[in-house]
Amino acid sequence: MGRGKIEIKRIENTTNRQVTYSKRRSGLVKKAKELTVLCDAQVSLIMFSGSGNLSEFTSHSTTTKQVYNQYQQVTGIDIWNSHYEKMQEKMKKQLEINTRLRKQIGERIGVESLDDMSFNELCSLEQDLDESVNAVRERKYHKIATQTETSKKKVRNLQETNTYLVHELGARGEVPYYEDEDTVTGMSSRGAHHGEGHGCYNLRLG
Amino acid sequence: MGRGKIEIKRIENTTNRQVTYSKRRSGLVKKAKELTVLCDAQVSLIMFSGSGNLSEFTSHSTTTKQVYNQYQQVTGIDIWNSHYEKMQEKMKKQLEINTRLRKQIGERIGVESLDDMSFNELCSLEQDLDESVNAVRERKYHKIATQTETSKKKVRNLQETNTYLVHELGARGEVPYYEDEDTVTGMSSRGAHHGEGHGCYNLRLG
DNA sequence: AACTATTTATAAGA
DNA sequence: TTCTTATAAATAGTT
Repeated sequence: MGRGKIEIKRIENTTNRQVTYSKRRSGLVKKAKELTVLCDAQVSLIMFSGSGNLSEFTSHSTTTKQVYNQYQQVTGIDIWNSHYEKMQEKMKKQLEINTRLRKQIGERIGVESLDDMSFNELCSLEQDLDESVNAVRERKYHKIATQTETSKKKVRNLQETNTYLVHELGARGEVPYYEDEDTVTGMSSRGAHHGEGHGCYNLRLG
Repeated sequence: MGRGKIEIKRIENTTNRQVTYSKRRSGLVKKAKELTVLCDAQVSLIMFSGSGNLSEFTSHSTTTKQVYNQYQQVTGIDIWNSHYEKMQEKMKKQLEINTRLRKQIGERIGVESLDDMSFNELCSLEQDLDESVNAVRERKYHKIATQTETSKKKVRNLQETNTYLVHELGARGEVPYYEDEDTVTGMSSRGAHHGEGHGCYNLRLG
């Protein structure tokens, strides 16, 4: 559309190219504007000349941002990604701090983290942890204590057996002598639980 | 450019509007493409019809994202801001969690503070506490297990003593009979640990 | 989706 | 750059 028909390929003459860019750019913007008005459309038009000059057109009552938000929604393309990544780095740091704080709570407070806390804070935290740990610890302790009790009973039973055997020996004129070193667990209550019905060891001598 | 001149204002007839949109849209894309080829320019053209249909054109060898990165550089307008804000909200939440964690360290963990926490936070806290309990529990368990082991050793020693005594009795022509019901803890490994060097009971006969 | 009369865009020149 | 203008291209209304 001009004095002569032109081939659609890069205009080599720089001046000519710039002139054409200028003319066609305004023509494009004009048509874009007409489209938005005539057809009630949203348009975002961004143009960079070969030398990097920016021109833009955005339909009335919309911003480039809005158009691109919509663009992203429709396409699913995440054009924000590069920026997002920067934010994510910051976020990562926050999460690291978060993790460290959790560790301060979750693990024993090591010497390295003690630097940040006052003596009172430490005492308070120690108490807090102790209290919260308590319920679980109680249960576990109880369970193990029960197992220990079972062991104690066996010890008692065996001791009774021993006593019996020793007695048998003594009845035959022998006098065996024990030196019982067991004073730690207070298990030396020989014979205290006679008849509790717990198992004795089978001893069969051929 | 047509059979008649038209006024540039919204076309009220829907069908007509859609037809015109379709025609002009392709015209616009064509011209945009010509611009990029003729003038070596970068163009991003995004169009939404009144019914929300997306059409786009981006100059060859560039992406929409690239154009918008460049756009932002030139304009200084932060079109990423909305996304940034969302990230900042997340960040804010992280900071709040951090603050709360710090409080948990500084103050005691009371029931009242649990009210303010979300389910996830509670789960997280529960896990934290569990982990913190773990170290203590491990130690406690180990301690008690050691005690249990001591008991077991005593059992073994007593069994050895028994065996010895029974042997003594047997040497004197007696055959005592025991019924051992103990099959629960598998401690009836008589003599299996002979000579382990752990404390034995002194047995002095006559 | 095609046609075409007409308007509009623009290439080349000033 | 801007104006001019001959001409190419786009398209409104029609079929």
